[in-house]
Amino acid sequence: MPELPEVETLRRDLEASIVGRRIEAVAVTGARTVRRYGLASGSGPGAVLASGLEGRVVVGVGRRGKYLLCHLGGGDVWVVHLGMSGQLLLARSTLDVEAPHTHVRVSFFDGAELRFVDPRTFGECWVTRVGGDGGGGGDGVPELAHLGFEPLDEALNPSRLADALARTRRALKPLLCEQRFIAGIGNIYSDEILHAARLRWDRPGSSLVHAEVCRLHASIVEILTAAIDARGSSLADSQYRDLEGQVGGYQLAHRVYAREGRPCLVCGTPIVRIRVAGRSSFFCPRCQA
DNA sequence: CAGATGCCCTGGGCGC
DNA sequence: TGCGCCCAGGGCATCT
Repeated sequence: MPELPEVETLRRDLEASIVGRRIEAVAVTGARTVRRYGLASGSGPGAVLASGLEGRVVVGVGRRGKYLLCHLGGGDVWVVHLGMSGQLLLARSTLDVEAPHTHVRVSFFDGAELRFVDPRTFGECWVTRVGGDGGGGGDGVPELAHLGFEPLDEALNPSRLADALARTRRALKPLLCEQRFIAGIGNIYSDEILHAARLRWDRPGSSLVHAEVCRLHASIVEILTAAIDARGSSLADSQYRDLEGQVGGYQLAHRVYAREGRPCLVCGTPIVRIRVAGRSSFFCPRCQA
């Protein structure tokens, strides 16, 4: 469930808390979390992650779409993806009680421990070397070169969005969730963005006129920025938590997501829920006509 | 080749 | 009380 606002909240907290710290030891107890290394024989894929992290200093924390990028001294990057139920929790001590479904523990020389917790195991992490030329859209991370626009980057303006939209007949809802098109938006924020932009979920990308593209771009920036300011959305089921285990606040500001049958906060019309590509979508049939 | 579909995975909620 | 079904969904493989 963590989308861009939740990952960005985590990035800012991590930047303030682990930059400058040196990693002492790494313990991997969930093999699926390091599945990108394959089912290596011998000491196992967990040992590959450990050898990439142990002894390294965290020199910066970045983000690309829904991926966290922990930059390490020497040039490598520890890439972390939370999937839908992943959490990164910072424990003051390695002795602190461990949450269920803790798959990776990264301890620092000062005694603190960063823990990757993920009940549904869609999340993963790995260490990779950033490419020299910076080609592609992955901020130099070769595995992320396929990612599309960074929504809050200056490079995404109405003109570029219009050009990209003009090239596809796909519906706006799946398009906003498509990481190759635009990175970081998922099921929750796509619904909130389309409501703010007063656009129907099934409008083909190429059907938007200029004013509508401008509304969509403005809504992307507005909704994601407001959600970051509120430290993300925590829902009842998947329980997004920040680095300190605290919930976010943006779920209180949702205008359509999970509000089926309740009145639209703009016009009072009951919010409608439909299934799009196997997933729930919420919209106002009047505002988004 | 663009676009659509299904699968992976597990905890929690709900109906019977 | 207990069992089983269904849902949540990001990313990728595999279809049309």
